[in-house]
Amino acid sequence: MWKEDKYGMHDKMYVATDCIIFGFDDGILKLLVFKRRIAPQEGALSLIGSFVKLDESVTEAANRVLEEITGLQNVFMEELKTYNAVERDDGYRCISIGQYALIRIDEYDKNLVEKHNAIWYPFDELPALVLDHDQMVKDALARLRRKARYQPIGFELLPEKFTLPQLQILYEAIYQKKMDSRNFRKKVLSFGVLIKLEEKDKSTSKKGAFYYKFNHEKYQELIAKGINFEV
Amino acid sequence: MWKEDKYGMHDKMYVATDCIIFGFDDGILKLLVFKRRIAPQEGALSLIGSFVKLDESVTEAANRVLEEITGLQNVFMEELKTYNAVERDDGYRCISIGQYALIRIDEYDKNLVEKHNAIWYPFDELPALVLDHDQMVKDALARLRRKARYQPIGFELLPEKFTLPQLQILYEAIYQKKMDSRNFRKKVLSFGVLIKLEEKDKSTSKKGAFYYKFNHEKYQELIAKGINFEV
DNA sequence: CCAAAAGTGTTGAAATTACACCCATGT
DNA sequence: ACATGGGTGTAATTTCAACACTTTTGG
Repeated sequence: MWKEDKYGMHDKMYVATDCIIFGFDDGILKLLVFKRRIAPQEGALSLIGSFVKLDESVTEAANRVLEEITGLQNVFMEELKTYNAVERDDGYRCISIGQYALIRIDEYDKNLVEKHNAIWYPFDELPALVLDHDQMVKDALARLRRKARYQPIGFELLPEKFTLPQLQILYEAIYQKKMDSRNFRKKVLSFGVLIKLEEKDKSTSKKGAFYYKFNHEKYQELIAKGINFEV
Repeated sequence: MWKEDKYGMHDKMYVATDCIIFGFDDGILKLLVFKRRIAPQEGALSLIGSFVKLDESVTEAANRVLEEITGLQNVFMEELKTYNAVERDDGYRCISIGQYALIRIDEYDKNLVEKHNAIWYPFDELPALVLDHDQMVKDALARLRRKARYQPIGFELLPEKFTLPQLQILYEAIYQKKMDSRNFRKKVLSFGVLIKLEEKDKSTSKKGAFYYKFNHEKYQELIAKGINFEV
C-alpha cells in the first residue's frame, strides 16, 4: 500500500485537520460548525475536520472536507497552527492542523450544509465546542484580525460585487469597532485595487450604493512590489 | 503502550519537527545547521530535527533536540508552519512542523554543538539543505522579518546586556538595510521597554556605549494594552 | 592630538485623525 | 416632502524621514 518504511523504529500518529470557516452575512461574522449526529458527544458542536490520509497533503484533506460540506472549491484557506498536545484527543494520539477559511456566504450550497448537519453561528453567540476547538476559533479570529491589516483578505468574505458600505461593515465586524466612512473610503480606494461598476445596489437604500469589484491583477502587482494594505 | 485506539480505521504517519535556529554573532545573522555523519546523504546539511514521540508534544520534541544540541532551555521558539507534501520525505509519509528559534549566541554550549556536528552558517553563505529544508529557512526568515516589525523579538538574539549600536546592527542584519542611528534610537527608546545601565561596553570604541537591558515586565504591560512595536 | 565610534535635534513631508453637510430617491 | 443611507473635503495633529555635527577617550 505504501513504499518501504525506513523509519520503522519511530512512533506514528494520526494527523487531522480542522477548518475554521468564516462567513459574513447580514453584517455579522459567522462560523460554520457541525453538530455531531452520533455518540460519543452526540449533539455537541465541533469544527469541520478530517483525518489526513497517507496519499493526500493536509491542504488536500482540508479542501476535501470543505468541498464535501459547502460544495465550494478554490476557497481562501490558510494554515493557522498545529494543535499537538499529547492529551488533546481522547481517542488516540492525534495532532490537528488548524486551517482557517473565508467563504462567500452567498455561494455555498445550502443543501449540502444542511445535509451534513452544519450550522452558521454568529461569533458572539457561539457555544462551547468539543476538544480544543474553542481555542482554534480564538486563534483564527486573532489571525484574521492581524492578517486583515496587511492583506485585503476581507474581500474573500464578500460576494464578487460588493459596495463600500458593505466592505466597511465587514471591517467593523472584524475589528469590532466603528470606523469613519470618509477615512475608510479614502484609504481603501487609495490602494487602487477596486474597480467601480456602473451598477448600484439598491437593496439597502433609496439612493443606492455603487458596486465595486476587486482587481486581482492589480493586487498581485502591488504584492510583488511589497505594498502595505493596512486599513 | 498506549491506551485503546478508537481510530483504527484511519491512517497514521510520522510527525517530525525541524528547528530553524537563528543566531546573531559578529554583526551577522547565522543559522545552526547539522552535517550528516552517516549515509544516506552523508555530509549533506540539514536542519536539526527529530521525530515526535507519542508521549511528547511537538514543542517538547523541539525543545528536546534544541537542548541536546545547544544545552539551552527556555529558548524563544515558535511554530512556523507544517510541511506536509505527500512526497516530501522519501523514507515514508512524514509531515514536519517547522519551528524557528532565536538564541543568544554567547550562551550556547560550544562543545555540545561541535559534538553533534552542528555548524553556524552566515545566512548569505548558506549552501543547499536536504529535503524541503531550504524552503523552511526561507519561510523562517520571512517570518522573522515580519514578526520583528510588531514584536521586539530582536532582543531574543542579543545577550542580556546589549548596546543600542548592537541592537541597530541586528535590525540592519534582519532587514538587510542601513538605518539612521538617530531615528532608530528615537524609535526604540520611545517604546519605553529598555533600561539604561550605568555600565559601558568599551569593546568596540574608545568612548564606549552604554549597556541596556530589556524590561520584560513593562513589555508585558504594553502587549496587554495592544501597543505596536514597529521599528 | 587624532581616529573612531557614540550620542544628540530640527525641519519638511506624509499620513492619520477628527469632523458635518449635501445628495439621490422610494415612499 | 421627508426619511434614509450614500457620498464627499478640509484642517489639525501626529508620525516619519532626512539630515550633520559634537563628544569621548585610548592609543
